[in-house]
Amino acid sequence: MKLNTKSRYAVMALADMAVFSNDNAVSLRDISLRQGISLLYLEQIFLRLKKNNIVKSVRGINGGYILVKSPKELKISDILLALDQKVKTIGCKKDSKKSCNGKSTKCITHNFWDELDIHINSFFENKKLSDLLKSREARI
Amino acid sequence: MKLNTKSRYAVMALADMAVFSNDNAVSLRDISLRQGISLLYLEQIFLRLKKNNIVKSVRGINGGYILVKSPKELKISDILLALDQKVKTIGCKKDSKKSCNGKSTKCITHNFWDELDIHINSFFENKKLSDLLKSREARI
DNA sequence: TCAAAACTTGACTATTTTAGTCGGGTATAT
DNA sequence: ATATACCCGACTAAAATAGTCAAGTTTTGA
Repeated sequence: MKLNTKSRYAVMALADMAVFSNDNAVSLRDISLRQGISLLYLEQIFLRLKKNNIVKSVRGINGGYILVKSPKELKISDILLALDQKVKTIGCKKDSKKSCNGKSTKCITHNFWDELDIHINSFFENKKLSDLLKSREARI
Repeated sequence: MKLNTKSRYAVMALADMAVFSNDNAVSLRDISLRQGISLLYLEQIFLRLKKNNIVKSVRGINGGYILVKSPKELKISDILLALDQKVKTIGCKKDSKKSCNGKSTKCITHNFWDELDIHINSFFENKKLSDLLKSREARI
């Protein structure tokens, strides 16, 4: 059970932007160098972040990306959502004959998986990008 | 981010045993039929559960498996551990030059992933197999 | 004006993981 | 004996992951 690199890199890259942007656009090239993430891969990730209105782009020389919301307002769950990374543990098929109706013996564990999903997703819901930076400063 | 079927099936199968065993060994065949999990796959899963002392086996006709601990004492984290399913979100390489020393700009998000791991693992640490059955009874 | 920097986008691919299956065992109750 | 059930290593098809590649378009500074 692990997060994929797309999601991890997205969070890392956005945290990087929050730290290093001074109201300027941040180029993917810079993020790539600082965070050690492939530029081509970052492009793919930022395409989705842009489509989901997490960042906006500035083209041309001195261009780059800008956070749409402030780090204080940007929930981690928004980032994961942009990369299709909702947590989903369960496999009960809705269409099967023996489907999950709350009584079937098949679903002894159903509620448990639901609780797990909620437990994890609430973590991401309650964390803002700015929360990550705080713990960074505390460490330096 | 999702749990694999091995872990899910293991929890389902053990919950099934807790419900349907009456101090008898429960055969994989029965679990397979009740839970709709491939018998061959269950064998593979129970091999590991046995090696990790979660269940013990009874061979021969009328044989099957028996829970080593009572459902009240069996933590979900024990089950996942038996199937190598510790949650691990992070990718900071220990051996890299730019490694994570708590200062590097590379690791802005390091603490965050640690927190996430703890958040999820504590959920599994605090849940017992018997907790799953309770919510089942409440539902019926 | 024109070249370089930077974003845009779809398609492609190698590797790894997942989710099983297969085959050939061994033990034991009846 | 023989059917039932556990035992165990090896194998594999399919999906997901983690990228790369190619071929652009846009903007701006010199």
